[in-house]
Amino acid sequence: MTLHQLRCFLAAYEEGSLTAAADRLGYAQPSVSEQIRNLEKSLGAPLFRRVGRGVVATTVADDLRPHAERVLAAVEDAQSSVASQVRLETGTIRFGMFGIARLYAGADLVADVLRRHPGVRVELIGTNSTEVTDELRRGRLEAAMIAVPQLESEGLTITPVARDELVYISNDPERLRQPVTARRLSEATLVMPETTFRAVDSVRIILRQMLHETGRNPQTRIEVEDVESAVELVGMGLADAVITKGAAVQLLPRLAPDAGWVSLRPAQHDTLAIVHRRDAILSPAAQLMIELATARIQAIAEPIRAPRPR
Amino acid sequence: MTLHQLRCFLAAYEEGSLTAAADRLGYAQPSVSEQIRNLEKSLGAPLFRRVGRGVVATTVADDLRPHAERVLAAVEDAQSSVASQVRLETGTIRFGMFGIARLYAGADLVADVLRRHPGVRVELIGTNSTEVTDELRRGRLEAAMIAVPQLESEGLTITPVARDELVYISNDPERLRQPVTARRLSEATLVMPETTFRAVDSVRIILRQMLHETGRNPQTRIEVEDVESAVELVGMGLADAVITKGAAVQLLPRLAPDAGWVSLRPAQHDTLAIVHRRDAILSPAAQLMIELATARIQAIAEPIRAPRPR
DNA sequence: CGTCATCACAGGCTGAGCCTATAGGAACTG
DNA sequence: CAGTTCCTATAGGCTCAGCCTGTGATGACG
Repeated sequence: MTLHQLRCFLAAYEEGSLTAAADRLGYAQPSVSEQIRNLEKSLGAPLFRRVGRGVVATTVADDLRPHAERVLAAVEDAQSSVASQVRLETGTIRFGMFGIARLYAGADLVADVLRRHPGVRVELIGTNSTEVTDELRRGRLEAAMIAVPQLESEGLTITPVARDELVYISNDPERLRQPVTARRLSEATLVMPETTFRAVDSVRIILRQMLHETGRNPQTRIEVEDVESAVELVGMGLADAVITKGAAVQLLPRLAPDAGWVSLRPAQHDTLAIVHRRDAILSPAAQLMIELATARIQAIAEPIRAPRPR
Repeated sequence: MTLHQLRCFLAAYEEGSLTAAADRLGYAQPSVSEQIRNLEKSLGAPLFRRVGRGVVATTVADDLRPHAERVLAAVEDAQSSVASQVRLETGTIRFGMFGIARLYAGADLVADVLRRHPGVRVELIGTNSTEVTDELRRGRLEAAMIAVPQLESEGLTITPVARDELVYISNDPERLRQPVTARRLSEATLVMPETTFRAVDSVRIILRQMLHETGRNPQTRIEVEDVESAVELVGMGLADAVITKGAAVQLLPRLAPDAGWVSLRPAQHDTLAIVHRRDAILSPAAQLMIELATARIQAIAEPIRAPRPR
């Protein structure tokens, strides 16, 4: 049984004539005749009696008709459902966004998407950058925006879109007088977020590279998971921290009103990039998310103009 | 979009691998690959991301899946529905049966069918023999059992299965002393049924032929539609009638207890026959009805053994 | 870094599906 | 009742979808 046979069957049933059915469907009469014959053969029962002028449905055909209509309706449903997803009217848009990027643009990005495509579901995936790159590599995620320490990763294409300065935050104005050097940093009492992923956290990687020149390893007094907790602890004067400037601007007034920030010396930057599988053909949904996320991020952090893609 | 593509899609979706899907479906891997590719092309959206080892469903695929399952389930439904009709478990059996034949065997025949095939619907079609032959010719009826005056009819195959004597019934014992001749018949006061179809009613055609030899036309005093009314009128002594012996045996005790019957001279017989379109391949349902109806009729009327079909 | 698993691609074969042309039967018509 | 019309079935031929096998590319894994 094929969809084509069912379509021919319904046309013949409604027209009461194979010739008329063929006309309606845009085929030659023998073609429809053959389809009906094959359908009858596969069902093992005649569907029409051939009576000189036209055909007459058997009771089997009477019974088959609603089933055939249901099948074809289900096919229509399937097609229109997919079509509406292709037009981004319905369906799910899944996008990876981790840590600082989500902090900057997460909620606003979702709002942007929903405003432009009211029918869609949005999933913003990612608890940390390794998870995100993993999901990308496994194919569960199509694209993501994350903070990346390096611009090379096996099998992935990384397109930097913005960078954000790393700043030293403290509750003690004394320590904010002038930019913090590697030496001073290595002597500071620090609280750092992302403890579980400390090995791959981009801010820590950058700090490790910076301190490497002084021959020291970065030491942290306190380890927490989320940036918010770290900022709160800074506000309580228990430690200082290094976070991105965007996060500082956003979180300090609320969580540590007495604290301030100062640049590092030399200035360090965290890079926010779009990441996807190498040579992937991106879906309209992914392209939309990339476009909107880039716009949002570049409104907050310092844009990096994309080099012309090769 | 084809059913085949949907089957391949579902297998690939569930297996997470085109190779495994191909194994499950019994195809080579490139065949399934091609089906998926064609489906993606016709939908205008990728369904899977190819990620080295296996494939991963996109959100479009997630959404397509329930639709695909619904389509295939509807197809299964259609097939099993038709199958159950072919096995005479469900569906409608339509059979033509007119006048005297229905009077003899109608209810019992339906009971027979329902006993053997509890799930089916039964339609016993036919108010008169012309209607029945018309429906046969137009193809709306597949087969019928009717009383036929002649054994030839354009485009139809007529197989006699039983004959029934025509008897003269009367409330007056005097008129039942000896067989009724054409002459006496032509002088009788008659009530006859089937008035609307008097021109094609088989009993009347037989009587016309019988009277033709005497040079007379049959005259009826009273015209009614149904045999029961005619018998009742005979019971009231208002007229005599000619009906089949089977009808007389069945109806006289109930509707005209004082009346009796006597043969015609020469004896006349009405023929009950199975009729269907010439060269028709009969469905199992029609064959069943023919078999059961024949058995019922032959239990009541005098069987005519079928000549060996050529 | 070699091996294995998986997918894509190429080439070739078969048959489904489409067409046109034609024959045959049923129904309508003058 | 013969001619016309309408419809279906059949035959023959063409094209392409769909299947296969074989092979190459690529990512995963030990």
